[in-house]
Amino acid sequence: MDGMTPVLSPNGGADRIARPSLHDLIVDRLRDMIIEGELAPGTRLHEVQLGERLGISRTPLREAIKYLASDGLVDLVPGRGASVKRLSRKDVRDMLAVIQRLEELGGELACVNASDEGIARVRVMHDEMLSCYRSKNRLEYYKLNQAIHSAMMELADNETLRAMHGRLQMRLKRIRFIGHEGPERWAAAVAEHEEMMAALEARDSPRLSAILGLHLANAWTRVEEYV
Amino acid sequence: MDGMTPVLSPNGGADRIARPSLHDLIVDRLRDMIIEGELAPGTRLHEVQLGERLGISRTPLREAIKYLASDGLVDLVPGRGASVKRLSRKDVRDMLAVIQRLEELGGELACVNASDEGIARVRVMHDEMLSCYRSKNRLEYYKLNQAIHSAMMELADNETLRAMHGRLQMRLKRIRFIGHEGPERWAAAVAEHEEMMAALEARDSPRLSAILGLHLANAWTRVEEYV
DNA sequence: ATTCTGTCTTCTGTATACAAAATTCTGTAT
DNA sequence: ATACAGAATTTTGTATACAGAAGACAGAAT
Repeated sequence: MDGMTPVLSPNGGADRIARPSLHDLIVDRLRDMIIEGELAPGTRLHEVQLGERLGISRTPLREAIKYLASDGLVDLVPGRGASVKRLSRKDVRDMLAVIQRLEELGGELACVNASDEGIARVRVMHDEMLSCYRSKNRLEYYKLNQAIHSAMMELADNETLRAMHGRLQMRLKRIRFIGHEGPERWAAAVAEHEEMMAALEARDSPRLSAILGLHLANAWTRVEEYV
Repeated sequence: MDGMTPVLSPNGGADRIARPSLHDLIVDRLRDMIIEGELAPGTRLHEVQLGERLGISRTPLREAIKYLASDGLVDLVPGRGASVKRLSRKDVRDMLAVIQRLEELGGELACVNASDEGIARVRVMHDEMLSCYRSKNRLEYYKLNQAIHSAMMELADNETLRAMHGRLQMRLKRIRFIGHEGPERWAAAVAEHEEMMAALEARDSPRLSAILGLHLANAWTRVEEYV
């Protein structure tokens, strides 16, 4: 994951060296705390207490919380502060349904817009992921898996798509990681990735779209029982 | 548009009287100012000056800006404050490509999940819109048009889909309104809406999905020259 | 015993003040 | 005249202080 908060200004300011602002640091930190479950769903975000814990004052913390609220990671109740959003089973299913369509679109666009170098980069990640699979390194496998999906969406060259996909993927991060699928399901997922890679390299748009859709549809059955 | 910031707590708190917080007021106000062009793309958001203009202090204003930044309406450059996001031609095209897929998905889900009452409500709006078309009331037509699309997404009963669609529709609001299409294009759009309505009432999922997709694809040709 | 009410505490909402960074302006040197 | 350097000003970033709700608790009344 590249992190949602851009470190370099998107485009306008050439290649500005952006020393991460405290704001970005806090946003990323809070996001991690939520995603990794350090802040459990439903937890109230006490401004003073949390501020002390992070060693910052309330003002930037509040701003970061507002940012995350717009991201959908926390609920903002007017007089009562913020709390970590709870995800129901249905929420997860709904998110997967949307991300599925986004990836299908991304796959189609990637076949058209990707550069050969871009595809090659994904191939490298894919091969690394395979070696993690063979050595049963779940954590690295998982990270590369996410990175591959993100990279594919990047190849689509559609900023809106990339942003929305990234946001959803982030929110699903915690859920997906829980899904400790058995060996046969894992093997199936890997096979799907093989097919994805082949379709991308062949720039076979319908095939890539289809396999991405299938992959995401299967994702639900993989995590279903753990939600 | 129903406004992205919920005035009533989503569900949990029964019918809570939610006196809109200053935060929400500012967010909505700024959003309107941006959408209606009062704050032109590229405009720097001077905190002091803007705060005086709105009669508020910097703190809640900054929080609101952070919120909108996460929404993608403003760019946040670390040491240099915020500015209204510029939309390039490509940005608009990309956004339309994404919203197209979202509406296709929404259409499919709506055919399955919608209640008969829900469909009836859309029918009412549709008929109202037709009468606006006949009386050439562009503004009302446009508003109802948006409301219909939003309502359809609501019928899909997928919160993530609704939120993402709403966000994109909001960002496209200004662009779309500019598109003063000629009579023949307008007629075509109305015909598409007729078909959409028929497909929805027949709960013909593939047909609704297809016509929604076509409608959005045409939307680009309608606004293309004005971006 | 229970419920209502009033007070007290705690937390959020907002404003202001101070510090640091960035931009602009000005003066000087080439 | 132009370019560079340095100071002054403006603007953002952060902290703190105060005000106003919301929630908790205790006491009184039924």
